[in-house]
Amino acid sequence: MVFDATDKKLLEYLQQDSKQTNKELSNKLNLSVTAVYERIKKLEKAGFIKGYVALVNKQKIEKNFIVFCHIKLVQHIQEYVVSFEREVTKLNEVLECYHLSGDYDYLLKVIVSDMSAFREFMVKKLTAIRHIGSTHSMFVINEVKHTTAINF
Amino acid sequence: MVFDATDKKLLEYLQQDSKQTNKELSNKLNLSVTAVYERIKKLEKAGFIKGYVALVNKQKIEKNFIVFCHIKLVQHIQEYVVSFEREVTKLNEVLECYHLSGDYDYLLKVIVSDMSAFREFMVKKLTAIRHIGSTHSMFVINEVKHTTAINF
DNA sequence: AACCATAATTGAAAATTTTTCTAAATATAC
DNA sequence: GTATATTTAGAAAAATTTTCAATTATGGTT
Repeated sequence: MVFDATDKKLLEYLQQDSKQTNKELSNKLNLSVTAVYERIKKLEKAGFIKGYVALVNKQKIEKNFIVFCHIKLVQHIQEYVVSFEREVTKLNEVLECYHLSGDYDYLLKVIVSDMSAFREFMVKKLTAIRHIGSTHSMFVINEVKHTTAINF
Repeated sequence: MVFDATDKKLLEYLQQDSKQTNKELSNKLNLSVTAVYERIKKLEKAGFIKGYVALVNKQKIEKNFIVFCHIKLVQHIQEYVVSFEREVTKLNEVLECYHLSGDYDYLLKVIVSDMSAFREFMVKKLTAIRHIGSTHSMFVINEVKHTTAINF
């Protein structure tokens, strides 16, 4: 499959606003509506586009308390890794989880309503997962930048 | 503005897939197409929905090298903070930037193609920003979980 | 340079979806 | 219980997506 500069621009536009009509996109890309349509279908089929989502305003739904949690497993063995990753993925307060190099094994991005909700999450859900050795929480004072659009 | 359980469900569905038709949503919510339409417009106007975007597959576009960078400013004074935040926001490798509590001042989520691109970013762009005291990079070995959908 | 095969693009028509509109139903306040 | 506002529904209109056949461009071969 060929992936040219027009596809690149198209992906950039769709990452900014996926509700644009093909007509609007066709103007920006100097193409016909059908050409835009075919390119989008091609990008979807080829797996360049994972999906289309609505982004909600965290403030509006009282989920504006962000915490990054470092987690170290008691022992970094296959069994514990698989088990921990399966369990942590289930927690809907955890939007992101990364296996990291460095002092700690994992970094979690947790979103809750406030500190008391975080305490609940920590005590009842996170530390309920087995094989966790230690945790270290960093509280977000301000979200300076947040985008889902990846530049090429 | 009233925000009921149906609105909540609607936002959940739209966070999973914003390309669903109002007809599909009306079936899931046991409403008419118009009722769904009006609710979506209401949620958009009230600011619950920030926007609609396409999510691209990082692997496909060779931007699959994720690094979290801790940054400490030389001095945490108003002038340095404003200047740093303005400059770091401009960098398109930085998808997210958080002002944190704790040992370090900021946490950056950086996405590049590989280690050599990260070196370029570090030397030419990030450390070119003034007022940075020290940095500490953590490399992502594996993205265990990543979602944009916030649960209620 | 002419030719062929393949892929991309176009414009028009068809199908679907969104949006508007009016009226009925439901809820809310007095 | 009545009045007022809000929500919902169904039908019609407007806009958009999707399909299709024809045209144009592209790359490789002779």
